[in-house]
Amino acid sequence: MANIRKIAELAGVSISTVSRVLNDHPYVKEEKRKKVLNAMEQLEYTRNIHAVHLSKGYSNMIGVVLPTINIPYFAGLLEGIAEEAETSGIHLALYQTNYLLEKERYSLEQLKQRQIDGLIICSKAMPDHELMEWKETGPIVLCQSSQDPNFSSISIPHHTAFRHGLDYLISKGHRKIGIALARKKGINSHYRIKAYQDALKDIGEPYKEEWVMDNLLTMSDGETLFHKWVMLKEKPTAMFVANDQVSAGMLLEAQKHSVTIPDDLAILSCDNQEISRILGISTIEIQTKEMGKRSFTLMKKQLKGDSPEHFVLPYRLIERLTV
Amino acid sequence: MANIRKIAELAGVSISTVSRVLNDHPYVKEEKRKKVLNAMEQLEYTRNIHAVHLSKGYSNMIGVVLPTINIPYFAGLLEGIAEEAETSGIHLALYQTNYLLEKERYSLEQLKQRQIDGLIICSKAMPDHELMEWKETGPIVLCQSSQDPNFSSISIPHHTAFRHGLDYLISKGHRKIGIALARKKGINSHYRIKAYQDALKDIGEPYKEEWVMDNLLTMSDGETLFHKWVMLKEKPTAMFVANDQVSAGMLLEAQKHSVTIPDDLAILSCDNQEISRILGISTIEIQTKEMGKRSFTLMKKQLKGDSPEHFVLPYRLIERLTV
DNA sequence: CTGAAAGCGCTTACAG
DNA sequence: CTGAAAGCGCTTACAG
Repeated sequence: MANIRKIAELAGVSISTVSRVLNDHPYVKEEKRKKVLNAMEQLEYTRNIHAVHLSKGYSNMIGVVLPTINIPYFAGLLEGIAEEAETSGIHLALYQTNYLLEKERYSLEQLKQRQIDGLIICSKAMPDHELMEWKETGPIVLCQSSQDPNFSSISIPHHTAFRHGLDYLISKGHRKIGIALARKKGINSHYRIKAYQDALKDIGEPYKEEWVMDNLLTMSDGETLFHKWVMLKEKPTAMFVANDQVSAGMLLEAQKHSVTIPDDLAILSCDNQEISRILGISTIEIQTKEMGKRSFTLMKKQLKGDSPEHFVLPYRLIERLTV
Repeated sequence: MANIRKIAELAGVSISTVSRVLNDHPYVKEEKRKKVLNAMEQLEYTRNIHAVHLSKGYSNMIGVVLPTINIPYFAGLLEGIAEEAETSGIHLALYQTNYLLEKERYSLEQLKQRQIDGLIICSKAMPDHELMEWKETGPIVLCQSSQDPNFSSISIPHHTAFRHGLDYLISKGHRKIGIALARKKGINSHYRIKAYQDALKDIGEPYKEEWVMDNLLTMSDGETLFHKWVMLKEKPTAMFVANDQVSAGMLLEAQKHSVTIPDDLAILSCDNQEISRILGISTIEIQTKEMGKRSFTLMKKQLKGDSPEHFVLPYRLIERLTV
């Protein structure tokens, strides 16, 4: 494999000059540039990118942490991130964690070893205080609500948005409202539960643990959710579901069992993915792809030395047929 | 930032010894190992991975090329790939190409520069003869039918499977059959069209260009497809659709317009994603996640020097309610 | 505009 | 079991 030295020899210049040509530096006499270019062609030169990384001290690659790719919400985020990365000529390394702490730590370890220049965390199991220990490691962007001055963050205003949805349900006459979350533990869920409790208080309804469902991500989970609802002694008249896949599964299963939506059960969803439009599911739109793009923009800012920022994306309530 | 030399100094050993400790080599006296470990802790040492890569000549990272992440078929593949990569401790770099040739070339360029040790191509726009020019560049695995001895490949037997589906439709009494593809150009489509033509020939029906639809990927595309079908002067009684998202969109739109499935129109799909089970869509199962995993296994074999292999995954026809 | 030299931080025969 | 030395292939002040 030809290296820069061989090129220099063949072209009759110094390796400095070859490097300059390689990096499009000005101040190279056209004649020498030509010679170098020729030599590179003759020897079929390809730059060894590892040497560049070692010299420069960075890799031009950023990592993305997510629990699992094959869920529209995360696929949407990743799509946005990948689009922005592409236009910036920055590479993406993928860390699929399944919410396993060790894998999340592993990705942070990679940041430390400079395998990646920064890390975008789409969702995590790691508690905030543990993440804090990594704050000096490198730039980190969180796709979730955060006030932490050490990390950038992007999200929708979860408390406000969820409250908005709840008030909407209440305005439609519902007082018995259940909620369905992806994971109770996440920070987003934290805000949603808070909003839920606030809303209940305002209408003087008690908080019932059994009306807060969780561990729901897929359409199948939505089917399960429906049956859980069926089994409930006292049933909510409305469910506020944290993701469209689950809502869709629940809706379709309800229809199969001749439960009328929204009369027997109202469903309000989150995300506004394609399927919710097609099935006519009322939902709170979250622009996942846009969120992915913004997260990358925030990362780029941090990479060039800016301090972390917190960005809040707008949401909107889309009325359709399930409430 | 502490480097290996600093560690050596502090521990009172040579850098060779430090390196040995770092790489778990045998033949290091326990006492010295301890000293080195201590020194590393004191100086908060982190290995510079770029130096390792430069020295070793490889990066422990492989690239994945796909047109767009946010489509269940590709997300499924990627999920499988990521799972296997994780257990092998190999990193993944993502190249979202949108079927743009320049981006596909870019990913191959990265392979050449050793940014990645190998490339898994989930789907591509690049014609085979152009890809051929890159055969010396490094290990490449294709997730599509291929006999090319230069690349490994994994796929289902597209011709056989598609023919199987067609014969199934025919056995149900259909003779007017249309097909709906993602992209006419791909190699998979090539085999499918071939199978389609063969089947038509066998039952003595003519091949009609207007019954071969393409550019169909999403549920929205499925809605569009339904309306195209409606506008057709002469209508197929059955559509064989190459992906579940499109089938789902078509089915739901048909139901909205009181077109009875399968009586007015039969739909046979491909993939067997969750949604096809839930909507009761008859489909040909393709194990995308498994395919992703296998593609990675093939890659690993090539990385350790084995010659390329071609692996064919089984498929199965799942009868449900739409045929 | 150009080159010699130092530096990035590791790995790996080789000799002992 | 251990160390000195060469090597991986670039980049980047510095001096001219």
